[in-house]
Amino acid sequence: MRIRNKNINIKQIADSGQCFRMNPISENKYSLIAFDRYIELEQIEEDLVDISCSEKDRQNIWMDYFDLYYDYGSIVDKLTSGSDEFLSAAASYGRGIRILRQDPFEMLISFIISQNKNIPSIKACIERICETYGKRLEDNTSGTVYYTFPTPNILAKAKKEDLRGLKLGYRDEYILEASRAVIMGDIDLDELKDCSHEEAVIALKNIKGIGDKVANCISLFGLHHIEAFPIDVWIKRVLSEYYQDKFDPGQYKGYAGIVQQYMFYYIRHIYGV
DNA sequence: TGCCAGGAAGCCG
DNA sequence: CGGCTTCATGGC
Repeated sequence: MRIRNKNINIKQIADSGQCFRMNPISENKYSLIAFDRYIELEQIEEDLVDISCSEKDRQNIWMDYFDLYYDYGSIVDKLTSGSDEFLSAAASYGRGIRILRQDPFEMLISFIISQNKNIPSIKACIERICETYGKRLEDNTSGTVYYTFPTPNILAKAKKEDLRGLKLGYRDEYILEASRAVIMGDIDLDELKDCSHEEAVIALKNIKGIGDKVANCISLFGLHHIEAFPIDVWIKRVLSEYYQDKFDPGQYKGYAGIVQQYMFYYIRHIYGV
């Protein structure tokens, strides 16, 4: 099945640091594991992507997952025609990025793991968790064996010693506590989708191991509060080098998270990461 | 070897 | 509040 959109580039999305289970398998082709499913994505043309799925799944799952009912083009146009030179270049360079609507629990755990780690290391940790606690499934079409991201129930019941073997470092305790908070109802991720970004951040920061940056990432990538503006080492670099620490995300009210993604993707390109 | 990675907690002033 | 230190682990 195919998706045509002026602002969808699989490579850019895969390298934008928001998802950790989308990986290259060949030229212009990526695999993705999400919602217990495995698909392959191919960039056919600049504005055309092929998804290995049924028409039904395309409509019911992936159109929403890739946020295809939102107009990213108008934001790119606004930024590229604006007076902010860095953002203009960043939006032009990353015009194919979209904010995926990923599973909230997966994002909760993934971004707890992310602290003080680089992206390849985060991916490796997540794969070990999935191989140990997820379901082993096989894709009918390609025959690929893959592992789903575990449920809160399974992860909350994990043994401390077993988790430690996955080389998560000091984060293993955080993961256990966060999973328990979800199954105990101390935090309701679906409910946080409906409340404001600010309320979501406050609730998330009550969990040990979640500070301001991780809370903003979960809010942006897991709850789809696109006004979130996570500030990590790369964004700090941007704000310091190009804005003398005077950047105000409030200028981009309602979609600062998209602006943040263009910045993140572009500054890493400049540094050659 | 020391330094860094999509940081946060704990402590101190 | 703001600054400093410590926290596992892997890669360079």
